[in-house]
Amino acid sequence: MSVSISVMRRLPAYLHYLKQLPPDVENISATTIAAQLDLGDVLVRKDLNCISGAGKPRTGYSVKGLIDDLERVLGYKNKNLAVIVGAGKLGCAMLEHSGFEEYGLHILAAFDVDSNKIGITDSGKYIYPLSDFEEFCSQADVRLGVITTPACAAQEICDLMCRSGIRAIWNFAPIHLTAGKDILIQNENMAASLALLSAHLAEMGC
Amino acid sequence: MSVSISVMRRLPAYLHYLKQLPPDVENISATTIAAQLDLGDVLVRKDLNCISGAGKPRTGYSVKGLIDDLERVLGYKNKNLAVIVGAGKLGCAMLEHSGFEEYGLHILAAFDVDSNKIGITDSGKYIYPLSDFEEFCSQADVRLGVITTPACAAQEICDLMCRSGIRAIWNFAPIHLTAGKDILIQNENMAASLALLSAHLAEMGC
DNA sequence: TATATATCGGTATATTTTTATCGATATAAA
DNA sequence: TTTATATCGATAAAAATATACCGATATATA
Repeated sequence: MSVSISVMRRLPAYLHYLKQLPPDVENISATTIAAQLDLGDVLVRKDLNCISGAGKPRTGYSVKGLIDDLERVLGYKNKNLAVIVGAGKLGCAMLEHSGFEEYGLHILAAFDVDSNKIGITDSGKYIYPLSDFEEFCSQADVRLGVITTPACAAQEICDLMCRSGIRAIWNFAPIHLTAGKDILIQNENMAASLALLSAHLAEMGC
Repeated sequence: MSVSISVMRRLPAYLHYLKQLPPDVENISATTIAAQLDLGDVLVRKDLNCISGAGKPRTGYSVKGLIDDLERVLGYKNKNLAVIVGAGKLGCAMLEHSGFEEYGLHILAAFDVDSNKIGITDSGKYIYPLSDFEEFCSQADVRLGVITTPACAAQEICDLMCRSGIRAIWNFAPIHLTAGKDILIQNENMAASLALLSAHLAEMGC
C-alpha cells in the first residue's frame, strides 16, 4: 500500500513515541498513541493500517512489530551516504551532529568554496574545496546532498549536485530550487515556520 | 480574510521571489510566479487574493504592493524577541546567525545547563545558565522560545518556557511537546524530512 | 459460561486543499 | 476605434485529507 506524504510526516512521531515506551509494554492501542500525540484516534489507526496490518481488537498493536514496520517504511535501516555543501555554522553543526546516523543518514564530508574553511573538524570529518565535489560524489556513490549555503549560491550548487549523481537534495537555503523531476528536493522551510510563529504572536497582540 | 496554514507556508516563497526581481519590474502576473516556483497559476492567484485584492487583468500585481502585503501578513515587520535553550552546535549556530533579523526575529541570548557552555560568543551574544531563564524572560518580555536541546530535556524546557511567559515555541528536538492550547508549538520536523528523502532514494533502488 | 468492553477495520461523511472552467476587463496591437 | 490577448476573480469540480460511525472480535470480568 502506498503511503501518502501527510501520513509519512506523522510516522516519525509514532516511532519516537513507541521507542521511548518502557520495555515491558508489549501492546499499545491507537487510542493511547493518539492521546499522547494530540491526534485523532481514527487517524492514528488509519496511519498504522497503511504500514502494518496487524492490529487486534481490544489488545491493540504489537509495539515491537510496529517499530519494525515503521523503521522499514521510514527507511531508517537504509544507509544513505550524504554530503554537505556550505560549511557555515549550520553546515558544520550538521556535519558534526551524530544523531542523523539513527535515521540512516551517514554524512561523509562537507564542501565549501572558502579556502579558509577547508580542513578537518573536531570530530574528524573533512571539509573539502568545492572543486573536489563532483569527483568525490561519483567515487563514493553519494546519493543525497545537503545545501546549507546562502540563498544566492544554492541553485548553482543544486545544479552541481544533479551533475554529480545526487538524487535527493535537502535544502536549507531560503530559496526555491529547480531541478529535474527525478530529483527530490526537500525544503526545510524555516521562513515558513517563523512566519507561522510570528503570526500567532501578532494575533495574540504581542 | 483568514489565511490558512497551507497558504501561509507558500507566502515566504512568493516574497523571496519578488524581492530578488530586478528593481525595474513593476508588475508581475500570477502565471509568471507560478512558473518560477513550480506551482499552479490558479493556486498562486488564490493565495495572493487572500492577502492582497489588487490584481489587474492583463497587467498582474504591483510588485511593491505585494511585497508590502506579504511582509505585513508574514509579520516580518514585527519585532519578536526570542531566546534559545540548548547551546549545542545547532543552538549556537542559530544564536550567531544574523539572517533571522530579516524575518523580525531578534534572538537575545541562549541558555544551557552545562556550565562549560556559559559565556559569550564570537559575535557578542551571551549564553547564560538555565537557572537565569525565567527571570530573564520576564524582564525582557520574551515571547518566543527556541528549543535545541536533546529530546530527553525538551518537554521540561517546554514547561519552563510556558511558566516564563513564552507564547510560541520553535522546537528542534525530535519529540512531540505538550503545552496549553494558547501556546503555539512549531515543530521543525527534520526526521520527517529525512524520511521522505530516504523513501525517495529507496524507491529509486539506491 | 455468559456478558461487558475496548479496540480494530471498513464504509461513509465532512472538511480542506488544489485544480479546472469561464466570463469580465485592462492593455496592446491592428 | 476595433480586435486580440493575457490576466484576474469567481464559481464549480476534483482530489486529498481528516473525522465520524458501526459491526466484528478478542480479552476481561461476572
